[in-house]
Amino acid sequence: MTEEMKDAKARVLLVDDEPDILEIVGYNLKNEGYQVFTAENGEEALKIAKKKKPDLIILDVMMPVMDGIEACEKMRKTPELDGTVITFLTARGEDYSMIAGFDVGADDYITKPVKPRVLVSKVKSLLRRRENVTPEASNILKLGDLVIDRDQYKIIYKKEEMILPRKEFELLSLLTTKPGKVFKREEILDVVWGNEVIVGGRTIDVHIRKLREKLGDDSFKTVKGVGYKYVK
Amino acid sequence: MTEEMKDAKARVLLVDDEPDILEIVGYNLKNEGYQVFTAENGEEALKIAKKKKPDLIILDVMMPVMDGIEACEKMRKTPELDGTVITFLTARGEDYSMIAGFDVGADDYITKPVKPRVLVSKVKSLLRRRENVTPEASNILKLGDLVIDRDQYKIIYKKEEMILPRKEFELLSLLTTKPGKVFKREEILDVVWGNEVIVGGRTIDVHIRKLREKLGDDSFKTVKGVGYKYVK
DNA sequence: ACATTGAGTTAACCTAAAGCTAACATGGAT
DNA sequence: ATCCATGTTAGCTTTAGGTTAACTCAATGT
Repeated sequence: MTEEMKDAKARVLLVDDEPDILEIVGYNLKNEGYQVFTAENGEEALKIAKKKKPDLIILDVMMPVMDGIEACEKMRKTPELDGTVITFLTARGEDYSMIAGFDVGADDYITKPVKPRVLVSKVKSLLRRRENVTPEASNILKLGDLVIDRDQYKIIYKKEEMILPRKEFELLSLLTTKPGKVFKREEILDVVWGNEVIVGGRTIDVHIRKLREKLGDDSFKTVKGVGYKYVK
Repeated sequence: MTEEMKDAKARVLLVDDEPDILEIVGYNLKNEGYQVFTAENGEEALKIAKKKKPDLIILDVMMPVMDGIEACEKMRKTPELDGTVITFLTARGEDYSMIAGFDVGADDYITKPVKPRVLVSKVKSLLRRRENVTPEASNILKLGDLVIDRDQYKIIYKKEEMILPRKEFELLSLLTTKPGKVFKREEILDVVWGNEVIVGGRTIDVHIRKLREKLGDDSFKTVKGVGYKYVK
């Protein structure tokens, strides 16, 4: 059911530690037809955000466990939340938190106390902005007999549709962004695994091997001492 | 900037047997500044395409006289339409026609019913992609009949592509940064091997020899007691 | 001319990097 | 909890690349 409805209306994640705020703001947003999720602190928010991938996140600044600033910072580093609009909820006069907010990548801020009508129109305008910024670009890449559909996380290879495990897909995805270019191991780790994660030295190889198994040996060339590249 | 200009000039051929579709999609594209041509079947499309050489062709799959698949296949075999982007229009859920589409060389597909905004942004992105293909972001150095591609870690010498082992490549890379300049042995060791590593006195020579073997003796001049230089 | 010195050449040797495989770990679904 | 798919690791093998040593050759200076 939700599946069917999902692109009908935007998804909004509302984060505040005061139940009253969640109640009243949530009510207003639902009234406008938005699909509303709520969280009571930054940590929870982050978890729900990753899961629900909302279009807009309204973040209170002052919260226990993890405050809005920190949460926002983390969200901005989360690839899945790439196009997501984030706005802060801040008490009037808390100028410093507004500045800190923009600093960590927020798109806007809303001052408390919130007037419902102001809130709703702000939300509308923010979501409109998102649409202009993120024109649904085609995420399909065609390379000979390989088609990579980044939206659907699937590929078509020699007329056969198949889905790859996440890491394999991301690795392939990276290599094919610039066919021919040699990606250094370091580069690959950065993009596919992220800066913080440390994995063993043979991990990339194993995934390359799996890709070779599935997509043909000769598409993936090793450049010893440097890295790998996708060709043809 | 140039993007605007090129987009404004882009030519789009729209092919569908339903006049309504031609009407509404055409309207939206014209609104965006595209120059729009239309055809009502594959045969007509092919004729117009050859004549007008559009940058983008939007092809309905199901059409009388000649369907989109067949038309696309023919277009791909037409040299004049070499850089042309082709996208299919297909009813949602017709996955098979999508695969067939890629099979005959389509670049993307758009599902019906089409939302104008989606359509327009997709068109933009497709045309953008086309432009991005042309100006290859290059780390490429050309020196007479030698081309050094630092991205791909490969060289082209006398029209022949070859990959060099890492040290050789880096040595060559260094020498060619300043053709004619004599690099002292010490300098070479610093750059190619790094400050800490200590290697024997004949190591550089050996690599120079290998380069001479592969790229011709006379490109690498020895300056006795000093070092080496690359000359065209 | 001969000695001296730096460079060229070759092949043997060494080593770091990648290939491979199987085992183990993890996390999501049922 | 159990299962399955994905992801990571460890450890071994293989290979390509890199270095060295020993010898030869060429140039230079006395």
